[in-house]
Amino acid sequence: MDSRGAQVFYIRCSIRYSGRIDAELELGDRIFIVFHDGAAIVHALGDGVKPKNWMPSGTQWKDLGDTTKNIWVGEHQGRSEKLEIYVEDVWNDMQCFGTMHGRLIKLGSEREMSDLIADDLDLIELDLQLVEREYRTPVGPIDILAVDRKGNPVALEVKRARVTGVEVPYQLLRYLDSLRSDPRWADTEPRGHIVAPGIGRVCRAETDRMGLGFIRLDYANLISNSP
Amino acid sequence: MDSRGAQVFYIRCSIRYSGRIDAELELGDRIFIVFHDGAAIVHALGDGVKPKNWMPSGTQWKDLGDTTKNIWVGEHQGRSEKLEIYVEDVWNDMQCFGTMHGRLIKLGSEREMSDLIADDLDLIELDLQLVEREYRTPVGPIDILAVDRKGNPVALEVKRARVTGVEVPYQLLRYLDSLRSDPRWADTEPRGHIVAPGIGRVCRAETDRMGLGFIRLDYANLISNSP
DNA sequence: GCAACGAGTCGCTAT
DNA sequence: ATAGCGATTCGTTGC
Repeated sequence: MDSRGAQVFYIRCSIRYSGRIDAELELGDRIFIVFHDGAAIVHALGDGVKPKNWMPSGTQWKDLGDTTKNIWVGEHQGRSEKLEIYVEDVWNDMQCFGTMHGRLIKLGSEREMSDLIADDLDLIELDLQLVEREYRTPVGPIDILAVDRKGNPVALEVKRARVTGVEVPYQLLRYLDSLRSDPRWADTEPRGHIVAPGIGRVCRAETDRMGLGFIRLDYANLISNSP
Repeated sequence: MDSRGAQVFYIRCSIRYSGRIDAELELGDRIFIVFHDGAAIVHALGDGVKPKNWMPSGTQWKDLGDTTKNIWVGEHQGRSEKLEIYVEDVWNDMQCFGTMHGRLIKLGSEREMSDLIADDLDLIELDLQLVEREYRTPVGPIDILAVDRKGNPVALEVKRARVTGVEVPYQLLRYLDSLRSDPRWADTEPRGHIVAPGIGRVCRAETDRMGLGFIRLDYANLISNSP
């Protein structure tokens, strides 16, 4: 049986991290979780969802939970990262052993939205024909590449959420430039659309200025229009 | 006194999230933490550092920890997000109340690296003079803008980690294009450098092709050279 | 191994 | 509110 575990400590501690940066977490009350694969997280009590400190899978722990020692140390040699936990008090702890590990299923990812669009390109323009998903260019993959009736390539950049960053139209423009210098598309006029449920003002302005299109599409609507 | 709290549960549950996407976490053994501000995280036992599900600060919880109810629900109205926890077993739980909340201090952020470079531009080129930090262009801020002896602007894009993405040289190129059409820099020849501890092969090729520079600088070395 | 990119990204700063 | 961007980003997929 696939048995996994974790240890949860509620402690007063200060912490030093060294590795990709150096960090010091001053003395305070924290929840500290170490998983059986060596991964660990440190949470303060109510300051959002992000941990204050953490260590990746593969970390090796020494003196963990040993109340006679006042420094617990985790080291990850491959990455040369180190977390030193200076323990002042162990308020509480909890051992977790588990045998059931159901999977996480997500609906509404960008990939899925892209699937639905590729299956029904009429949503974008009439008479488009699919060429390839994740069409490779030297500067990255085009989500959906199609051709219109005249044989001109049409690149679609699909986003699951409202787009605001200007890097999105720039990214699409790079793909089009790449197609323009691709012998396979010699003597054609590549076009491109951003496909997303919404777009920010600045991003829209850039999109227009570059001659790109924006098509408003929402995952929920795609689903309800789906056969 | 600033008292904060959290509740930690070790439970067998399945979970449904709806909001920005729809997700289902199948039945399994999980660590579930709710903080006093409503934020919550759900962790499986050892599958890396990222939570399987979470809710942001401001979430309102109903029937939390009530073992007579088998559905605990958190809702965030502002964001219309909802997390439903179908509880099969409560293996363990832990109440955490804390009064000490030391701060997190980080050394080695990009901003700090940028500070050190701005203080000693000789690290980049001789005879550079600082013009401005975070110099505003219509397409985003330039980390460090300087001028060389001839009065030509030199833009620096600082990264604290090795750069691999091609968007970095493209971003810098956009900044330079912006300077070229900026009346303040009329009749000058803007140049630019990426400053980072390392660079990927593809990224380097693009950087060279665009006529940009790359300068290898490491936070640790900056510190040790610092007075 | 590197590279490119999405993410329910989060969280911060400045307009 | 919006925008821009860093992050000890993490995690996945493809080459």
